[in-house]
Amino acid sequence: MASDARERMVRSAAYLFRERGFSGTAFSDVIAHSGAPRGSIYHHFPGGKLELAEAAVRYTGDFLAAGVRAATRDDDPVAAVRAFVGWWRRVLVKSDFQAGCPIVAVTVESQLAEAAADAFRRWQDALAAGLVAAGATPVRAARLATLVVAAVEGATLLCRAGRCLDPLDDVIAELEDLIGIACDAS
Amino acid sequence: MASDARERMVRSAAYLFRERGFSGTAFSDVIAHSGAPRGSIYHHFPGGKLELAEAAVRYTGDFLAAGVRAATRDDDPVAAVRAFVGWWRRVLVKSDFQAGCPIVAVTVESQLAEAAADAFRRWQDALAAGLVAAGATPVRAARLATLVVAAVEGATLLCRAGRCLDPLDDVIAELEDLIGIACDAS
DNA sequence: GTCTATACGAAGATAGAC
DNA sequence: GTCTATCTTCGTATAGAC
Repeated sequence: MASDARERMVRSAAYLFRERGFSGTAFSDVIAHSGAPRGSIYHHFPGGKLELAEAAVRYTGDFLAAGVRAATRDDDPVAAVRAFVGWWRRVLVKSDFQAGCPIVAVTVESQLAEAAADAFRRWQDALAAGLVAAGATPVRAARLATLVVAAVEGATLLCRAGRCLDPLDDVIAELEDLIGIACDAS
Repeated sequence: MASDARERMVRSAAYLFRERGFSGTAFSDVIAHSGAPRGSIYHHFPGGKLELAEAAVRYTGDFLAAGVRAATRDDDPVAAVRAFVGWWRRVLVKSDFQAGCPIVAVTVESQLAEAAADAFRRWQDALAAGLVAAGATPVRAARLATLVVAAVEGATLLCRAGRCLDPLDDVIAELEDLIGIACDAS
């Protein structure tokens, strides 16, 4: 199938960006990892590496936003947040703290701010919707969702640098308290 | 002076990493920006680019930790946090949202986890000391300091992607509330 | 659509003179 | 300590056949 090779390349790119970053990941790496045919890169991605990176950012954004929505429970305001954090925790542990967020890598290394902002926004929206359903006001929910995304992305960086999960544990503990208070208050 | 050229190169590297990242910054860029002599790179940095990056990370870590300590006020628990956030805010605005944290760039792109972890830890220690002085318990202060560093680093990324200061504003609002409660509680 | 071969440029690192 | 010149590696992108 034609679009199958493209899909595999996008997923491999997202995977490889996590460990090696954008500049550190060559097309040949993506080919080798995905098993996609060599000659079809510029057929599927006429815009070159940037177009591949943009697709990888979009893929990661969609994937995690869907995960957050699926984990949302009206009676448990922190369930979705735990799912979100759990995903990053697994990325860190599975990679022995070598991997992080592919979107962060792309944001830092290339000029794909728009795609990155879209992905971050989808995560915030999904998290905020869950907080509203659990009782928070819309304004407060949006602010808390921003804090969750920022703190978890930052904590993932700290975990990667320090090669331990403590920062993520510390952050989630504080966030859960804060969210409990915000959802009870209204 | 001999060490003057070295110092200039380190500062320029830290500056350039913020916008272009580690791989995106060539030695020639550092030379051009710092005005340092071409032929002395490998004299000052025998370990090559990685040694330069490590020095840049250390420099940034020291610089900001000192800034946090200088802004610490025993009677105002959020003064140091505001100084910390204010620094990133200026970086974002001055660069028109093109620049971020050089240590994040190095963490994502190279394998200098140790130096990055040191820098993050110094920031956390400086912030935690201020929170303890303002009345928080040591354990809680450490946890909050981790949250502050993670959330601010993450928010800086979100600001850069979205090209606006809203994420940083949202994050600092929540953090100030949380810190006020933690310091009053004891 | 997929292949191979290659052009082209960039950048890190080294050698050796001054 | 600082210079210039160069080596070498690598990776994007293109050209053109199948």
